[in-house]
Amino acid sequence: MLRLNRMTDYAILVLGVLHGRPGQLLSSAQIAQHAQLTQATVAKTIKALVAAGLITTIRGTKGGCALAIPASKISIADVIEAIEGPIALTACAEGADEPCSVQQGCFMSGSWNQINGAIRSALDGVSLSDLFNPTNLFPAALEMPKHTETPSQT
Amino acid sequence: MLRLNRMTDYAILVLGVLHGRPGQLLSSAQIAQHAQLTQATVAKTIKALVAAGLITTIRGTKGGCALAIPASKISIADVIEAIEGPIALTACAEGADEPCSVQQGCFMSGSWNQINGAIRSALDGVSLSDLFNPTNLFPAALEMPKHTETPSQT
DNA sequence: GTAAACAAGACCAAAATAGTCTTGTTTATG
DNA sequence: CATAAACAAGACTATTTTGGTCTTGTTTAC
Repeated sequence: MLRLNRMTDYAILVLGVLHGRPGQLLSSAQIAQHAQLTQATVAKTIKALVAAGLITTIRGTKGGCALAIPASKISIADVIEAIEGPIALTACAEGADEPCSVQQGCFMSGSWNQINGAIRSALDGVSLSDLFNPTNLFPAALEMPKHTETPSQT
Repeated sequence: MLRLNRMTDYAILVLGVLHGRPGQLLSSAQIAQHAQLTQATVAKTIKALVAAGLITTIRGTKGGCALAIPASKISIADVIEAIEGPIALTACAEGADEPCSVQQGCFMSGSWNQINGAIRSALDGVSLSDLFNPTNLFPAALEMPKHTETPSQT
């Protein structure tokens, strides 16, 4: 199905919540509430987003999270890579840890790199603010971004 | 990682074997041998490829498989869809069986459809013959196309 | 009628993913 | 300085998905 995994979905939700409240410092519990997720899951998501430099956190009693950079500067590709690692359809592509076993004879690698590049640029071309943009259409949606799943009640 | 699953990889291998032997009718056992897979796995792959109309089969003692249409007419997207179903990053995209729970409020769906479209056209733009093309570089490779994994010895 | 091949689906195993829990560290506040 | 609220990190478990095998059935050449 070539779909992104659920954690990536969650990450986009979390970023959406933060994006909808610029300047505010939100605790993971607050984010969890807005995103309809458990705090634990949000914390896990946050960890990856912090590691990728997409959000910043402040520790301690009055701590919380906020976007590290404006949503317009964050591409879908950034989010996917933050959660899922490098974007590549094949195991034996460029930055692979598992180099193609028939490496010097792999007659396909060139084409795959090209395909991966095309996909990457498609994902790179859309920023989070593009994704969240239609505010004009559904202003209320930004108040409580919600996507497909309704987890923690599986 | 956004990678395609192994069955899709196998499908490309199988198609590569058939492509390398135009006009020949190959049994699944023969294909399995050339592709370094087990017959059972090849049979499973073949089933999906037949269902998608990419290869044709003839039953009976002298039966076997062959490409139903020239490799140049088969895109990577066709293969992926044959094995993994519709190409869509999100569960709540166009042909989804699981419509977005906040459907009429889902402020993202439009963008996602656009992203999915871009990815699809990237995958549609490369045919199997493009993928197998560099025959000039490695003519021998067509004799036994092989990719990353060396399965059935996991 | 027998054997070689495809056909289909049930079923089991393995791997990846999701989700939870525990423990630790930081820091504002009374 | 003790406490509570928050992030941090990672171990662990459960679930889901994927991969692979097996069995049974059908078709057809000889």
